[in-house]
Amino acid sequence: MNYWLVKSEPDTYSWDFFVSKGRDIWDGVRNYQARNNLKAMSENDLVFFYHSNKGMEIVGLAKVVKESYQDPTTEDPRWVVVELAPVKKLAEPVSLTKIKTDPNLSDISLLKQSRLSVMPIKPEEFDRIMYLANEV
DNA sequence: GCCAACGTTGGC
DNA sequence: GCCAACGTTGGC
Repeated sequence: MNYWLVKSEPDTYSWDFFVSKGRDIWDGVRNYQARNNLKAMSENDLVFFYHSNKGMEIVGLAKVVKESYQDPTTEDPRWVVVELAPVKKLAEPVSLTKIKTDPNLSDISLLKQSRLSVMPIKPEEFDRIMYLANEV
């Protein structure tokens, strides 16, 4: 079991919209590092859903329901998608500010590589974020 | 709206 | 293969 975090701008694709769809294809990734992370996802891996720009907080938990395959929105064979489904909205969203001030999360990719849109989360970071979200 | 970080492109 | 120019992301 691996853990991940994906970013989305709530003005473009919010958590609530994702929930209303029930399950969706995660497309549009055009960055090699993010693409490699998509390829490394396995079914049932858990994925934090982060709102960038507006909100700037982790709002929900999703899971991988289908592993990576060719991105149907492009002919370019370099790009892939996965399919995700919502698991639950976090009891308490975990803000970027809170993550920044938590010494247990000082090494998280969200802070280290601020522009990456799909990133791995370590098990201990996953547990810590769930704790901060009142999900323990 | 600004700017830092960083990825991509293209000239040499 | 280097690097300047440029575009994009995302926090502030």
